[in-house]
Amino acid sequence: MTKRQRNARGEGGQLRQDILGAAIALIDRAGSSEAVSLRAVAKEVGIAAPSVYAHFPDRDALLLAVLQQLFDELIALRSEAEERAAAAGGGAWQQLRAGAFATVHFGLQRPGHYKMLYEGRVVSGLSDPMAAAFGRPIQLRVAGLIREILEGMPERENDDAERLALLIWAGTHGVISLQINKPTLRWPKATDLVEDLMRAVIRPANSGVSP
Amino acid sequence: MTKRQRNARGEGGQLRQDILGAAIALIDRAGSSEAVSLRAVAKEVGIAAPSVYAHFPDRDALLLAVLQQLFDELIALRSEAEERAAAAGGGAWQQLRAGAFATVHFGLQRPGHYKMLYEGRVVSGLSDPMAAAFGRPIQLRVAGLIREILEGMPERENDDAERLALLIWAGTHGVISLQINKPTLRWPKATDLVEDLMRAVIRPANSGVSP
DNA sequence: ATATAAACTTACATTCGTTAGTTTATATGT
DNA sequence: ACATATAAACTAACGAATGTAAGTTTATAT
Repeated sequence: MTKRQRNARGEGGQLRQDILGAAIALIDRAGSSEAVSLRAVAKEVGIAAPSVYAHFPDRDALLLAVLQQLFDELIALRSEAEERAAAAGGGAWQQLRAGAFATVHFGLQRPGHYKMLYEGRVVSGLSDPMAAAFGRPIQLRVAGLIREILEGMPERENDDAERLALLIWAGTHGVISLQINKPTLRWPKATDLVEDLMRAVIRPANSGVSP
Repeated sequence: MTKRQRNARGEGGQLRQDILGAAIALIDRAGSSEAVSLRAVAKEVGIAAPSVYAHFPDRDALLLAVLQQLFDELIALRSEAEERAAAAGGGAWQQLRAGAFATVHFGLQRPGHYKMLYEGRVVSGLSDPMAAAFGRPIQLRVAGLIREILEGMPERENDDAERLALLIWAGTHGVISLQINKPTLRWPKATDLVEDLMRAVIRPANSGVSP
């Protein structure tokens, strides 16, 4: 907004972070990555539009960096939530639930960011495999936790954990996505819906709460 | 594309349908409603861009009409599928499943259209309540079928059908949306996933197939 | 003092929604 | 059969926004 003071000799890289932050702020405010025009980003940071090119080769590169950072943030939020659940004595089930709830909160509080991560054909030049790879760690973590849960359930020991992880992912995403995109419907608490779906899919025996 | 022959006196309205169809075709090809520029639509139909204004007051009105038509198509597809299931002797459960499968096919075969219906903040000036109202009939129908199913299950007779409908909607949408937006992942058959989720949520006793 | 990193100004070529005014074909009245 | 009113479409153009290229200025570290 205001004129930005010039960075020192070696610290031109500081601006890179500010540009990234501005792009992320714009997406959050507008609810969509289309709001990221180089001119809008530049104005937000307080620089001239072409100065962005000193730090990103083109607009797609900027959006790709945003995507990466947002995935990192979501992964960090999930990990923290899981660790809190574990620290409180929670087992695999409680950790899985905590991670899912963290995603729900992320999605509902920052719908523009969530849509970019999971509803995005955002970066035109970006091969989808790359975008999919960003989210892969979450998928693996969920499948691992589910495997752990299944091991405590003799009658389902050889269920396919990967498949159950997919079902839970789909259910969680469905709740978040619908609530974001149809906000005027009367929605029950999203976390309750997600927990219902997770219980229905997994049926954890020792879930700590009700059977 | 080629020069279009002029419509007769009273039949200017024919062009309206062609414009609608062109917009729908563009969305299908590009996978997003951003592809609907008045110039692109006009070229597709074979007219000049401003001629669109004879039939739609502005771009948003065109997109709104597209939205309406696509919802109508989806509703029709669902109804046909349900009727086929009923004609084959299927009960409420089989009809519910057939409707869900029809939506899955619609979504995977026409991802751009599906995204417009369920992931769209498409029409900037369109109040969301209106867009939500377009999809309302499906929601009501699903809840009705679920109520019917629950009535055949004494032990769950007073479960909340509206809530179960929401869970199934979310699950179905989640499967479709994720498969659309992360197409490079290895996806099991989408209908199988949806059926798993529906069974997990409803646990129909007499589902006709396995318990 | 000077080399250079950091950022600027200017501008080009597209694309877009939309407005204004104009042309052309068709149906109708005589 | 012919003139005419009008529906149906056209051409031209404006103003705004966009990604990006080219060349220039300015502050800082050596």
